Amino acid sequence: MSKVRTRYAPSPTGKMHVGNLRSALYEFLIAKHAGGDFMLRIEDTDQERFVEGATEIIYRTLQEAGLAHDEGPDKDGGFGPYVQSERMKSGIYMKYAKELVERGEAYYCFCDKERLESLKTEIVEGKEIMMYDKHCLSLSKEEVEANLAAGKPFVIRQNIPTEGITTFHDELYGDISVENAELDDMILIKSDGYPTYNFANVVDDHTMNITHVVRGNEYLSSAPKYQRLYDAFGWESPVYIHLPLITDENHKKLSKRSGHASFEDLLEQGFLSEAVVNYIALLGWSPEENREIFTLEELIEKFDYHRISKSPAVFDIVKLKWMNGEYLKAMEFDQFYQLAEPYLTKCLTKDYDLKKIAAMVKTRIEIFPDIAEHVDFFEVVPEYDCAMYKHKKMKTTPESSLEVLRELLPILEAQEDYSNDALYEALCKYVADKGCKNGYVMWPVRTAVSGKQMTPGGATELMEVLGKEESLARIQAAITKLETDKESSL
RNA sequence: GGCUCCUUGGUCAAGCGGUUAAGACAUCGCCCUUUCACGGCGGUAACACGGGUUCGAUUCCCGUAGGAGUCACCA
Repeated sequence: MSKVRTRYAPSPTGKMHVGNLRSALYEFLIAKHAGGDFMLRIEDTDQERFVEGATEIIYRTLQEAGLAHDEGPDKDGGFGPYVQSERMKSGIYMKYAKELVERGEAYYCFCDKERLESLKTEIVEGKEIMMYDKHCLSLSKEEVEANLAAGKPFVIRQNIPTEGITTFHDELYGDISVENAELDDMILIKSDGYPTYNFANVVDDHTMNITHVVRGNEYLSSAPKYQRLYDAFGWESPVYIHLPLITDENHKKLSKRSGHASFEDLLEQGFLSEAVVNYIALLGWSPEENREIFTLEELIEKFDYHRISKSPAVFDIVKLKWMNGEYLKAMEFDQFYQLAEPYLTKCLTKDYDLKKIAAMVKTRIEIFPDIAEHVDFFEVVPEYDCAMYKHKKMKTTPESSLEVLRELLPILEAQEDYSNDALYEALCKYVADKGCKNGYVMWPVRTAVSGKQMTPGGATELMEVLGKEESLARIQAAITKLETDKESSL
């Protein structure tokens, strides 16, 4: 059996959204699982849609996702060139198109825009439906020659019979048959001389020895035409694997145009590439074992494409966030700190021990930007309502809190050691002397130093970070606040 | 609209003729706790519908309905 070769063949027209990336991922996994090669080929046959810098995005995205290609424009594997516009210089597409013309499987078409326009009969959902009427198929060889000699613009169309049925086999969907009458004579070579994506694809996949054509489900309906091309050339068709679509929450296909998040957008939003890759691997595929967290290496090992599902999957950012959080929790602290630091310094200007804060926050966030809302109070105590001192379970009230804080102030002033352990011990001693529950004093202290309903740590942990001076100032301020609040309510 | 594909909880999904129909996210409750979170335990929640085939259908077949994709000198 020949070596498995897959390819990712994007067109450089913008960012890569998760649907694009998942195609690349599965192509990569299918190849690697079988010990084969994964190739990158740039499909830039549409000069009009070409976007400056888009090729770089593709390289960058693949690299960030860890999908190293074995062959590509930057890595010759003997099947180059790997960019279609360069490939075209050899005249390869025209050569093959002419071959089809000679076999009667394709023909020159000189119809102009106006004539084509007149063929558009039906309008469905704002889209004009048109099927070419094979007008130019009837042109004699002499007429074609004459037109060509006269420099008349032309395209080359695939000649599909008006009768019969075309069947192709997909590994996931099985045999799919379509009436030939349903198939349009699609254009192979455009009037600018460039091949269409469809044609270039078939020619390239064959000449580059691609064994498994893995692509999105949106190509399912044009697959019969591809099949006819392979058959027309007498080429053995590749193994087709059409991937189920990834959709948004409205069950609509993800697309660049609708502004759906690209992979790089997700990274900017604070997601880890590993988490994103892990998550999208599971959108449309499931492993044999009941497990969800996989490294890329593990995915390669486990990925059996027969377990790819057929129905579309909704991209659920909530679950992605959860998974990202799992990666954060499992991450080595040093690495976590390195990544978290920019987010910490962005919202903290005071001279706190950022490592301690990072440690506190590590298990509480799902994505890095979550950090901001967890640590903002270190910078400045927010405005808060004294009602926050009331806690049913802790049995605290604003009044009891005031009392506790007043009694505690001298103790905390006398306290030299402001480490978490020492402070905790000191507070517990006070609790023991008073004969109350821990929470009865911890709650008001925590509230006083943070001014927040929830914080990434307990009272003493926060004080350790804040330091003696700041802690005392905050408690003093809280006492004043409670006092004035009490008076105003009288 | 034609054609093609799809259809298990809100979402991702296991299941491949006989199961109390897994698991995860989300959600809800309880426990733990120096608040929240983490963690632990538990709950709510699904085989679109109608016919067959079969001793027996979530599973196989056919319809119906719903959804999606596609119908370019775009990829």
